[in-house]
Amino acid sequence: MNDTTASRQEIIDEPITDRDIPQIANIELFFFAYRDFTADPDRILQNLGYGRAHHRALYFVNRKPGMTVADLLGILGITKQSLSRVLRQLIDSRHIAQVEGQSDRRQRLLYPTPAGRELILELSWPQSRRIDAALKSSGFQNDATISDFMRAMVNPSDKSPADDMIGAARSEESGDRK
Amino acid sequence: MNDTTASRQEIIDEPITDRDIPQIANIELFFFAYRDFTADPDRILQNLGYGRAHHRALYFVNRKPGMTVADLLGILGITKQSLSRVLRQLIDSRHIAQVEGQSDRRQRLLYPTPAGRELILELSWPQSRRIDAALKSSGFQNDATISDFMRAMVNPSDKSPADDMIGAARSEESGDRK
DNA sequence: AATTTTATGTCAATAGTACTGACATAAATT
DNA sequence: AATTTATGTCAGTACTATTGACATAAAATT
Repeated sequence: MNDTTASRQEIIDEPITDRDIPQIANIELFFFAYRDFTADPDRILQNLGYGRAHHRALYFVNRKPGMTVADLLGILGITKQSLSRVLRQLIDSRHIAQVEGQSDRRQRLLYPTPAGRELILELSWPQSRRIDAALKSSGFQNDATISDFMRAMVNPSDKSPADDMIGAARSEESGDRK
Repeated sequence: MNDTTASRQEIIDEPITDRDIPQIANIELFFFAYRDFTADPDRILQNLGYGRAHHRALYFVNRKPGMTVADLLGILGITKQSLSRVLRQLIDSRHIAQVEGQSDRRQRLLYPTPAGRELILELSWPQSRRIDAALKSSGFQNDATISDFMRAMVNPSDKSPADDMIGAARSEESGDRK
């Protein structure tokens, strides 16, 4: 089982460089930036026994109060059964409330409670500050340029997510995923 | 169990805006950008039965050929037992090879094989192209500004990851995490 | 009015992956 | 000779996501 010493010819000891992958430095930076970007809220969430799924669910409900369960499923891209647990916990902890749809009483419209609003602000503040600080320290005059870049990074199929994230992230249809 | 109709006073129907969180649009864009950024390699990986852990392990080994298992553990931030499975699979599939350390024969230095190099290039190309295209379409003259911004997004504690990612991501020490 | 579809939710079984803790081996260090 | 280090493995556990089947109520269709 000791196949430790591979014959010298089979290995490569040259690192990848930007001659192989022109944007290698930015790929790496993007990875680390996102890791640290999510680390702040992750810490807060952990103390509540929540994970990123909770963060996302709470976030979107705060961004589009009154969205349906189907809308949320479409955005999160998880199964109904998975969302069920997450949503149940957020409802039990009074971060999210369900309201029967007026026109369609089958619907359970999702709204943040004051506690849910407070929590999402608490989670978002560190992220906002981080971006703000990074913009300033990297000498951006305004943040339009970064937004343009970020927007250009998103697939055309779900473009303008910030403008209308619901319609955007909703490229897949609702119902159980296969 | 039907607690669907919360009393109206407990809910909030105003969306969060940039008055609550100044960088809300960029937070969202960052989220979608990263999601799509990782979706390309994820698709390729899935066909091989691999996940992101494999991608990362393979990436770092390609970036610093000859790194030790302990180095890799430090960067990935997972336990030895978890890495074990991932590394075993990558070794069995001949994407990574282990070579006995010369000065310290306890070490199993990790190197990419030609197949491993080929795979990481295949995974990285779409990401590089995406960044490149985004830079151009958002009208950046050079990519230095984006790099500066990204670098500023990273925690000071593990700064300059692209310059020396090993030393950078290695802030935690090796051994089983607690 | 009867039937079908839709929106939501739940139960049961399974799979993947991470974790902890204990332990083993070989080689380096003291 | 004793201790520490680098690596690896086994067993058990936990969490989370998945699939599939099914249930209810309400809307839409015929």
